[in-house]
Amino acid sequence: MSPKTPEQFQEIREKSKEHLVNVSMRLFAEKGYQNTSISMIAKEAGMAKGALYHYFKSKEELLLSVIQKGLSDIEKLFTEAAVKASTPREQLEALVYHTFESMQKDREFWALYASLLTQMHASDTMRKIFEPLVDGMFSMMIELFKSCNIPDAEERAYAIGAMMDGVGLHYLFVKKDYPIDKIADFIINSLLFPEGVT
Amino acid sequence: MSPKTPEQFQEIREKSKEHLVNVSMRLFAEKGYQNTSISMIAKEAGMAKGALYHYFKSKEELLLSVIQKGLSDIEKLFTEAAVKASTPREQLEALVYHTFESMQKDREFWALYASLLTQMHASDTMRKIFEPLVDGMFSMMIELFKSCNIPDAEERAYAIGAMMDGVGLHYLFVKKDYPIDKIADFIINSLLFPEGVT
Amino acid sequence: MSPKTPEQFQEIREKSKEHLVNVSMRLFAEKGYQNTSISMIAKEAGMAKGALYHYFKSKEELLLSVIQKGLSDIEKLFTEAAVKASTPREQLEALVYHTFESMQKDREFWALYASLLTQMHASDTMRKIFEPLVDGMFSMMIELFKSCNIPDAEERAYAIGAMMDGVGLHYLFVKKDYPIDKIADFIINSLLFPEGVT
Amino acid sequence: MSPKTPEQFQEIREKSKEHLVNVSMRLFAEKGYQNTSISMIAKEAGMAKGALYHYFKSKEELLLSVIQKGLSDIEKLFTEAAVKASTPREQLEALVYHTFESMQKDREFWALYASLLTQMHASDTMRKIFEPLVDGMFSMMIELFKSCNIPDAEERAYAIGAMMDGVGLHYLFVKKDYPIDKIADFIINSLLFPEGVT
DNA sequence: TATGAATGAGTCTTCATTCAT
DNA sequence: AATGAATGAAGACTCATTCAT
Repeated sequence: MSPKTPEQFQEIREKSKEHLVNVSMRLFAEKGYQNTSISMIAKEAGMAKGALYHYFKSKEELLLSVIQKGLSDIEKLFTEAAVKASTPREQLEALVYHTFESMQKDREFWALYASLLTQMHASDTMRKIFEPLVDGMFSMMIELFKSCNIPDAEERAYAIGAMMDGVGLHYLFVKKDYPIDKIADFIINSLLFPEGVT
Repeated sequence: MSPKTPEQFQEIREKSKEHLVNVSMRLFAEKGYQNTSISMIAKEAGMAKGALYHYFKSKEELLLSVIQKGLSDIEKLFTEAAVKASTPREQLEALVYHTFESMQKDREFWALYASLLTQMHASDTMRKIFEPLVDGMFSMMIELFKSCNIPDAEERAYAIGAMMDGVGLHYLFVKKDYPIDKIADFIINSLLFPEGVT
Repeated sequence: MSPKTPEQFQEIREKSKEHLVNVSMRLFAEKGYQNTSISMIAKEAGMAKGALYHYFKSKEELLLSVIQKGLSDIEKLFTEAAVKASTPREQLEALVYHTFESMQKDREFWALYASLLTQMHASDTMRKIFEPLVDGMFSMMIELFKSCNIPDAEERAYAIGAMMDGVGLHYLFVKKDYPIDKIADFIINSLLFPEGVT
Repeated sequence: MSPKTPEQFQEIREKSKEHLVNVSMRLFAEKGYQNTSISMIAKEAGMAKGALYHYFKSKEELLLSVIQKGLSDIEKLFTEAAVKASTPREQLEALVYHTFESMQKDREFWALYASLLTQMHASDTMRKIFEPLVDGMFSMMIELFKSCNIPDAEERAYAIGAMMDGVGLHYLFVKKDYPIDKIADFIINSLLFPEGVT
């Protein structure tokens, strides 16, 4: 009877957007961005195609929202982790540990991240998002290794960073029963720092 | 004018197929499989769309040929490398070394390999091709590490394998000026074997 | 708080309708009828899309109101002008003069009028509106020319009428710096009446 | 049995393009550019939507072809006419005469021309096509009037030019039984030149 | 075998209109 | 009366594949 208040509309919008982002994240990760059509998203989300465009101006903008949501989830994880760590060494260990943890928890986002990464050619938008992300990660690791007085800090950062993404690749895309926990432990205990360092 | 023998026909056919595979490999790698249309391939190869279907009965079959060609090239590289190496340690070093070498030489194939890998979900065909490939690589490395009496042979194989693919990911897709040679050296010299092992 | 009387409601309603008509006239003229969406009108008018449908039951009905408003404005202009003129000759001169004046003052309406005119085919509704308008104008001019004892009154009326609309076409759509005043003067002084007539 | 020669393909292309241009000209003129969908054109032309895109990259390119065809038809008419006229006066008369003739013969093109003109806002492409056309016509008429030693050559050219387009507007869009021949004669005999000029 | 014209389902996107609140 | 979320048909355009020649 009574008209909806702006707050109610706001809430509906929020919920619908979130729902769409979730559904899209799943579909994009499952089938790839290109292979997921707007029709599929709409059907899966239980709404008409047109409605989707009330919330996102285009398929690409929807993708950006999906990525942002994923990134902020990941970031949250790392900041929480960083708080607990005190020494640089602990911070590095936490970084690696939580990355592997996140790969299992946020499987979908990582799958999407990897699939977009390998398709960057097409779109500058993607590069603009991912390049600083990876650069930031590298810089952080380099600094931490330097703080630990590890020689070849830069090379080690790149190598360890590569290893993490490589594990993700194998875990997410190649072997369904990839022993990720075992490998994660091995990396942290045996490869992260040169032997003899404490 | 001169009537062609069946052998000549066969040879022409092979040449056309090879040409198409080469052109497609380049285009798939440059633009991605999805963003490469049959028209583009035909035009780039200098033949009509219809002719293409005399050689490959679908776009996907063409892709499979592209992958097979890439795989056999890579395999050739590794077998050649393996021949020269005598000890398991040398074989492992050669394996890693030649992988990185190949990433630079066969950039296109690796880019395609990665981009397809991250989209495997869609098609079982892809998984059937890539899973044995990666498994084979892992098995080989595990055996070699075992031959070297390295503890945690399995974990190490997985970790080093991941590192190689991770480096490829960063080199091919993230940083245009990735210092791949430096990182390759570092991995071979400092991470491939536990310190103190000879 | 204070309950509104039916009259007040009516007044508010009228105001809203008028506001919508004004906004729509501007948008239709600027962008064309087809390129103006209901959403744009609603946003520009500062109300919700739904509200618009309380006042006009379709986009076409809104267009009709826009046209009617324009026509009645134009008509007002002409009747005001006619009042002041005494002789038929003065009336004709006033008619032409005020038409050109109106093209500059009511630019938007004339642009819309012309753009709709050229698309009449589509909709009988448009023809029903414009045909009597133009016929009325022709009849009036014919009568006036006859009162002036001008030979070929009919042909002259058609020709002068055409000239006015043609000037409008060029002024509104073709040349940004069309010298409309100069041409208007020339028409009134040199072409409206055969030379030698007073 | 035998494959088609390039010439045959060329011929098919030419015929299909011409057919599409003709069908489109008719539909665009009848219903307006915006109200004519690609589907309608395809259906009317008896081919699938996709085929249309073999010949024209986009709907707009098709429109451009339609316009070009129309323009070249018109131009042909005028150059033929110009050949026969010797004095400037005869040239002006021929110009006006053939314009009205063309409006009846190439009705569709003129309807399209007018309807596009009034919708130019949207597209610079259109302005780029029409502005020089109209400017050229004005310049030519001005020169011709000057050659006849007519005072106010410029104003007269603009006024006569406007009259022609205005007659077209009324003939094509307003009155089904517009007496275009009578008006054309009247304009040529009574308005084109000031009385007393020979 | 070769050609490129043709098909038609599918893509993203827009928008007038309806409706629950 | 007012809101804006939702609908769904329609729009322009793409492309793997087929086919007559």
